[in-house]
Amino acid sequence: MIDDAKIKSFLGQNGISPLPKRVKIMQYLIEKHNHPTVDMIYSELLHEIPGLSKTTVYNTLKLFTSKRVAVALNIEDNEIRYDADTAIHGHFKCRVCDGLFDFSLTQDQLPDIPMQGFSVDEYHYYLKGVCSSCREKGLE
Amino acid sequence: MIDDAKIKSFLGQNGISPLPKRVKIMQYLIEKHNHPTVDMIYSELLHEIPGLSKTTVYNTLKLFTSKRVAVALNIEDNEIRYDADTAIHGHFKCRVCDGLFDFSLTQDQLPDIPMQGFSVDEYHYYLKGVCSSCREKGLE
DNA sequence: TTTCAAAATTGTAATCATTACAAAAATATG
DNA sequence: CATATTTTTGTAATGATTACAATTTTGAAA
Repeated sequence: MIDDAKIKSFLGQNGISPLPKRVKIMQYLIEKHNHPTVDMIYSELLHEIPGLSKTTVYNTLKLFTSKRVAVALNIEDNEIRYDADTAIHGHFKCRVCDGLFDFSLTQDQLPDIPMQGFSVDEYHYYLKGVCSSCREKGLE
Repeated sequence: MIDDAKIKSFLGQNGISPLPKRVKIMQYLIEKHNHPTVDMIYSELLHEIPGLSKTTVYNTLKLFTSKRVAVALNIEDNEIRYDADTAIHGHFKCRVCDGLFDFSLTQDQLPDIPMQGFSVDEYHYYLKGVCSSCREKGLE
């Protein structure tokens, strides 16, 4: 369990008023680090925050990504996943079990953009294939 | 203008019956190489193929990606873009003008996945930021 | 060429994630 | 405490994608 006060000050430092629901949502992202969809966050936090609205989850995540305390992952065709880990790292999507895995990656392992005058805010490195567990089971 | 016969044989070699609409859609992807959405393909080809249905465009692109003669790009939040260039290359999304740019990249510039037993089918390297043109105009 | 089964296409309706928006509630400030 | 500002809510709208049954086209056998 992560200290509430830490999350509050973290949000505050990033220009986000640390309202209770925002703190809970950030806490969920950090603790679960499961790349959840809006719906996952909403339905799981509903137990803890009665009366939570899905719109609030959408609003909060939009705020988080605009303030860069979370990153939106567009690796899926039909939904956005969110990650509170804003440091550079890679993602692997298994096309059999649909699992999404992190793997570590440093900035200097990634090629820089070979185009003059472009500025880069976000680096996304996504791999797709079959994870070891599914391969062992002979699913391919 | 690319030779129809070449596209037909290319599709055939990849297990796709080279029906007229499929040939046109593949031709569009190759010639325009503009990372179109389904809607762009549909509305532009409608002039050339009267009676074309949007469902056919969806079906065809699903077939193309499953046969790996095209790749789906999930760099946008709300829509899928398609690319007939299945060779490894990078994409840059400008968050000011929404432009999508290709840049070249070789397989060996990309770090391999450091996870034992995983097999990789697709490599996606997406950068987001501001393109040189928007930066020159002082939009940021 | 004709016939016919299989495959493809169409058009409409359904689905589902996301956004818009106005009203209500919570928060912060003096 | 009073009030202006921000946030949240709930519902309705939007828009991309999919489901599906009916129709059309294709391709191969006779």
